[in-house]
Amino acid sequence: MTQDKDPDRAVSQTVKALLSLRDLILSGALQPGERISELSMVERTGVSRTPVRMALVRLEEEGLIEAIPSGGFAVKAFSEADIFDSIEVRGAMEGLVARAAAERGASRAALADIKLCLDDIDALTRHPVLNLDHFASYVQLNARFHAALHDMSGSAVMIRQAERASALPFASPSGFVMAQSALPQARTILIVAQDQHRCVIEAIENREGERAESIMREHARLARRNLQLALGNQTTLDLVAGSALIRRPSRA
Amino acid sequence: MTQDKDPDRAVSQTVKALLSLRDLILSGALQPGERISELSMVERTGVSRTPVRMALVRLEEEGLIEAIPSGGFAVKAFSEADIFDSIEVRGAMEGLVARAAAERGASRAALADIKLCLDDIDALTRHPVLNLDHFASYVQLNARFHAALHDMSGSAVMIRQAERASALPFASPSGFVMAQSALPQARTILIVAQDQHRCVIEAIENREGERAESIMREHARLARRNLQLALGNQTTLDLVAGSALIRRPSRA
DNA sequence: TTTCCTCATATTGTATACAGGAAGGATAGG
DNA sequence: CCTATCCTTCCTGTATACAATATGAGGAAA
Repeated sequence: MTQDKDPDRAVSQTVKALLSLRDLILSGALQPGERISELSMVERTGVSRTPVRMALVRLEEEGLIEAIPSGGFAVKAFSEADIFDSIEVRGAMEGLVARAAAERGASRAALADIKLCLDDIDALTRHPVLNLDHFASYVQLNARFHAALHDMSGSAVMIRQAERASALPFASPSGFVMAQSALPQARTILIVAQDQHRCVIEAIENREGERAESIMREHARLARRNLQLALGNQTTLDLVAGSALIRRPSRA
Repeated sequence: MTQDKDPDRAVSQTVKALLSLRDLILSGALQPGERISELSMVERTGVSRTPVRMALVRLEEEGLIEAIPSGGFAVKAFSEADIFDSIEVRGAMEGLVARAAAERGASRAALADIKLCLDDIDALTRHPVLNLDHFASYVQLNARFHAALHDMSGSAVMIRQAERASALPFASPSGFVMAQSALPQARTILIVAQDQHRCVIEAIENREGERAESIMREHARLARRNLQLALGNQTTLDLVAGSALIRRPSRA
């Protein structure tokens, strides 16, 4: 009901290529730095070169791959600092949308809607013990919250930019949630994050722009802390989509 | 010396199409809302459909055109509010890079380099009377300053995002400079802008992150004021690239 | 006169052919 | 044994052909 499930029909070849390629890259099937052969992708995705090429252009804009001067594209590698900065950028953009929502005022309907989302998250975190399904649900709800927050800015330009910043590699609001799930502090982190959710909505309701902005920036820094925790051990790292693209600074 | 001038040789067809299409759109040759016929673009640009299509995808990412649900692309229209928000987004990103530069520290070489740029701008503004050539030079120098500022963040991710934000329609740091030139306050605006340039570099040198960020945000708001002035009368509006895409909210 | 349906046309999305050039290996020379 | 050069192979960028579908005009019916 949410979207078309059929993977073959009613989906453009370009979209199919885009999803396949993104999966291939994030799963680590393609080595960072390695040139992406278009013909190989034709074989692997089952679509012809034209849509593959379209998808490559979009993935370049997304930041997952980069153009090679002599032609073609290569998978990017990401340092811990790169990911930190991506999250910081996302925090800045979400801070901006939150401030805009607060200063310009959010509609009663939007506030009511996002509070329902918050209630759902509360219901989730009330469980004394959280399993993988719970975390998967949280990822969904969290995405819903962030999308709704963006919408509350009321600005198409800001919404677009916030979405684009969130689509940066490893910058997604839920990027490290699944990794959290293996951590002992998992529940604590979720509770803190949810408190920030509540606070930013309160700030928006009270028209406190500065406060709303700084909360969202801090909220992004919570993701950075998750990243640090996730990078700490291999078990959690394996739960991060695209972990094969992360180059550790040292091999000590 | 700055870049390849030859429009025919040694430039890929895709780049040629990209530049041609952007010009066509900004010049107002294509009506906002109107579907962009690929075949027409083939005729007008002299390249085949494939590179035209590539260029269209990139222009969509840039935000100048949007996909039509039934296929193809249409030129976007921009309200005054859209442009305000684009500039605000750019200000937020440049605020972020300035803060990063301040907090992480800029190299002596980078500081020396950007100060040379500032000196050049000072030399320009010292002229008692400014003609169109002066403003054109300012546009160049201003672009150089902003690019150098982005670089000072030292973060490839932030540089990239700052450039992308600056590439949003009408969000360029120099977007309304040429329009200024026809205004009586032109020189004043330039002097104020240049003072902000000096101040932000001082803040970065002194490691004052918060100050550097707020200066760049305010610097962007100066562009917003220029926009308001430019929208005020037709003479100045005509100097704005892409003015045909701006839809006035009312025709009073 | 207005609305709906049908059909011809035009346009996009996709596949594929072709040419120029880059990457890598093998071979010959130092 | 190392290095430089040439050659083969593969790959990308571009053009174009083809099919499915959207668009718009024109006519018929209410």
